[in-house]
Amino acid sequence: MAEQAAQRTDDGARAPNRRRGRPPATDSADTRRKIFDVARCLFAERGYGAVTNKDVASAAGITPGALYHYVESKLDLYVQVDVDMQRTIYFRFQDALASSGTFIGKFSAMLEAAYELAEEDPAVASFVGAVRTDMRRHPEVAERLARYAQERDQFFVDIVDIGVATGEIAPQDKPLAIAFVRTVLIGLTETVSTTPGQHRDAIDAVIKLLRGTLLRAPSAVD
Amino acid sequence: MAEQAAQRTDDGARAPNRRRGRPPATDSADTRRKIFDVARCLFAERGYGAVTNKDVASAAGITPGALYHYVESKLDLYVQVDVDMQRTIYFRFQDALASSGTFIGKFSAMLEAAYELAEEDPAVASFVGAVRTDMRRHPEVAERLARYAQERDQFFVDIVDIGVATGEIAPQDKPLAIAFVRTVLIGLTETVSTTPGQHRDAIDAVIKLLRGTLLRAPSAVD
Amino acid sequence: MAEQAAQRTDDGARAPNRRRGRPPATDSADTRRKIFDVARCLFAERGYGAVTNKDVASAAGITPGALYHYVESKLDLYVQVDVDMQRTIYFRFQDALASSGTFIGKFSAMLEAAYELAEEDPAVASFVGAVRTDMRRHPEVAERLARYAQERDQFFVDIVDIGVATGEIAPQDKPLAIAFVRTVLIGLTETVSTTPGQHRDAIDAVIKLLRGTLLRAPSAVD
Amino acid sequence: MAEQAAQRTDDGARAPNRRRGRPPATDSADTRRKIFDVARCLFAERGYGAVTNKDVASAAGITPGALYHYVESKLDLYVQVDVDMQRTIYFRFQDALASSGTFIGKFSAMLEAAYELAEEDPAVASFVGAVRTDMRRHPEVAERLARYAQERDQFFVDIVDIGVATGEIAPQDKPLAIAFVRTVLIGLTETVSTTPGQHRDAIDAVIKLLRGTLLRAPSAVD
DNA sequence: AATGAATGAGACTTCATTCAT
DNA sequence: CATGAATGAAGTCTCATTCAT
Repeated sequence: MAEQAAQRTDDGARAPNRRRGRPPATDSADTRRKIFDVARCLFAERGYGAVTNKDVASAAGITPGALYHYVESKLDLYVQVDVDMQRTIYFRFQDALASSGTFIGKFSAMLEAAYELAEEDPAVASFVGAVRTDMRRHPEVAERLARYAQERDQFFVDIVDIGVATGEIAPQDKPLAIAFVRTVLIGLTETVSTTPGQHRDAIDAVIKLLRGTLLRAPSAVD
Repeated sequence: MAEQAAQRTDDGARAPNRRRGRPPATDSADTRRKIFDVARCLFAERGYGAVTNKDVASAAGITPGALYHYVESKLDLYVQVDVDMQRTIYFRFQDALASSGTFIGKFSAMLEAAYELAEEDPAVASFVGAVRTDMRRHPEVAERLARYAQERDQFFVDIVDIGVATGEIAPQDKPLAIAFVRTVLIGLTETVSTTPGQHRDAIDAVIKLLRGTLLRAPSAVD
Repeated sequence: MAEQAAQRTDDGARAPNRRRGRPPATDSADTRRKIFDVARCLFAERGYGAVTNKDVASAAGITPGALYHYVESKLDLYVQVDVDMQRTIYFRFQDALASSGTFIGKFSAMLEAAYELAEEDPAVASFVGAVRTDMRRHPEVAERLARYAQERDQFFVDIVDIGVATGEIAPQDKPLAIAFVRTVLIGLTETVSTTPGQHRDAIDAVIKLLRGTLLRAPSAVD
Repeated sequence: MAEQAAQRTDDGARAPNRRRGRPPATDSADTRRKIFDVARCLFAERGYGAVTNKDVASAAGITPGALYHYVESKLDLYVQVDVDMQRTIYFRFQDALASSGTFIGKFSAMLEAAYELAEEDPAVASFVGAVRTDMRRHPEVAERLARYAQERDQFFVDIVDIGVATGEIAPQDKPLAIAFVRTVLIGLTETVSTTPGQHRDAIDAVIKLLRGTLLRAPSAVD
């Protein structure tokens, strides 16, 4: 009714009737980074299906339509985030594995690398966990990410092979060892997501167990 | 079977609308069981968000509207399925834990119980994994299932307490052991969902490791 | 907070917050007929691309979502309307062609049939014109309707074949005659759409011309 | 033409953002012509509604925003293309009509002119057909092009008037003749769009029919 | 107890248009 | 003159839910 001046400068809400067109002083690179950052967090927290374009857009400070300047679709955004992630993890693990020549050494290094990554950016670990689930739940995601899944598993096979070579693992126990490594690493991504406080404990436990210093014989039997 | 007479009594047209209302000779209890069975499987496979009422209804041989005779909402269905599941698992674990007096014994029994459950009905294990994810992704689910999550964790605390009592676990390692048990059990639910073939291997690996028979010292150091 | 009573009962506008669920006393068959009727008219007037689901739905007295109880997609609706139309026209033309044994007779009968159809339901003729255009403009439409287009043309070939058999048309003029028949019938569908008042005139003109009674030699040459 | 030198002067990386602002050595008139050329083709093929600004822009080698330096809106572009077209056709028809003093002569000349135009630039003929449809489908187009439609029809009236003057057409047949001319010319634009191979045949057929050499009496009656 | 018509909210996506640079 | 980031409206379609029958 009144002359509608002063675009609501007094509260936190973004002015809803901004004029159309390009807003002043935007930096494409910033926006892009923002989008991918918030997308990683949101997908990590809620998964592919439960995150809407509107969620991503408003967290990045733009409108849903504007997303399409940066990605071709929501699926595309998800895939790109995953590829980034994959690359980061790959190099970290690569480095970690170089630091030792034994199974225990390499596995421990891998766990430490995972821990450090999770500390630096909790979304990384959560996202990895989310991807596994999203691939099961959304065929379109599975289709696009199929090749990366294999790549991931190769790490586990590789370090177990070392263990067999050093004599730490009996050849016939190879499948068991692979399954163990896989289960622990997957379990840890879930631990990060659900009870981050226990992440360090879980890793320490695994390392101690591998070294035989977590458990002793019971003092009394049943 | 029966005489199935008089489907179309008076004209040639395919009777397009079966008599409305309750079809004769359906058994409410059967339908209810069917609904919960298919719901468990579907939720286990695809999660809360990706399963529609139509999916559940048509898999159960009814229409979406009819679901509302049995549950108040999709969320309610999910919760009820989870409660059933929870109960089943609870009693199994309860039994398993009674069979031994040591941490290793109880933990091994728990893993075996988990394995047997997964063999009998793979949807059980998958569902448990799905619930953890769905609680993170859907606040409304988290709200309703919060109390059960605590209950689950109590098992882990209990068996570790036994380990401390028997001297298998040093008191200061208690948090580590709890985190380990938790991580392994969670990892196993994911293993069932993604690579069921490795489920047995993973369990055997954990048991061997606990007993100290999975790993030996490396023959050469770096 | 307050008890949120009184759903606005006092004004003439369709209550915008009607309670959800099935409205009383609806008849599925009526609604279906309504949808197809209004769809035919709207598609005829504005074509596939310019008609929205909302247009169709609100003209049929329902909401856009409800359309999906009757058709699988907008494209599906369009195709079904076209199939209906095709069938109607086919039988009419079939009958018309039976009434005479000469090219002129059959062609005239065809024109009369087209006229009657257009009189009975102007949307029929317009729709036929619209389809031709929509097939050019929307590949998805073309793909679904490809087979019908051929069927349509067969009529033109058939009556010209008769003309050749009766000696009305010289064999070498066959392609010309086919092109003429095609062009006139297509021109007429456009005439109906743009200047319905001239439809009868255009048909009479063609018939007179075929009979040689429209034109005479000029009284003076240039 | 010009020397086009120095694309990337100082570094090896593919320059990802060309210098913003006006690229050197582009010719506004060239760009303008390009825009109108591609617009004519695209509108002719797919119509007003199905052509996007992006389609036009990228076919013209620019970005959508740049279109707005040449036209005020998509509608404006369409209108301008139509005005160009109108002018071209007008002069051609004007010339054609001057070549003869009889209805048959003028009509034949008009058909030949239409044929030549379509041969020179098939987009012209298609566009004319498209406009008729787009006027029906998009009110905003109809509003802007209304006056031109009348102009077009005047040609038909004019040549029929000649026919009446020369005695070729009986005065009372005037409306029939006008409707016929209109229907044939419209039918031909559609023929060009859908079956260009039959365009020549259709024109020859009409001319032969006007001259009374297409049809003979049937050798046998039914 | 069950059907199936219908709603309304909301999802992803496209697009004409605007404007700082 | 041109780019490209951004908007906001609109479009197609899905889905949990309601309810007359």
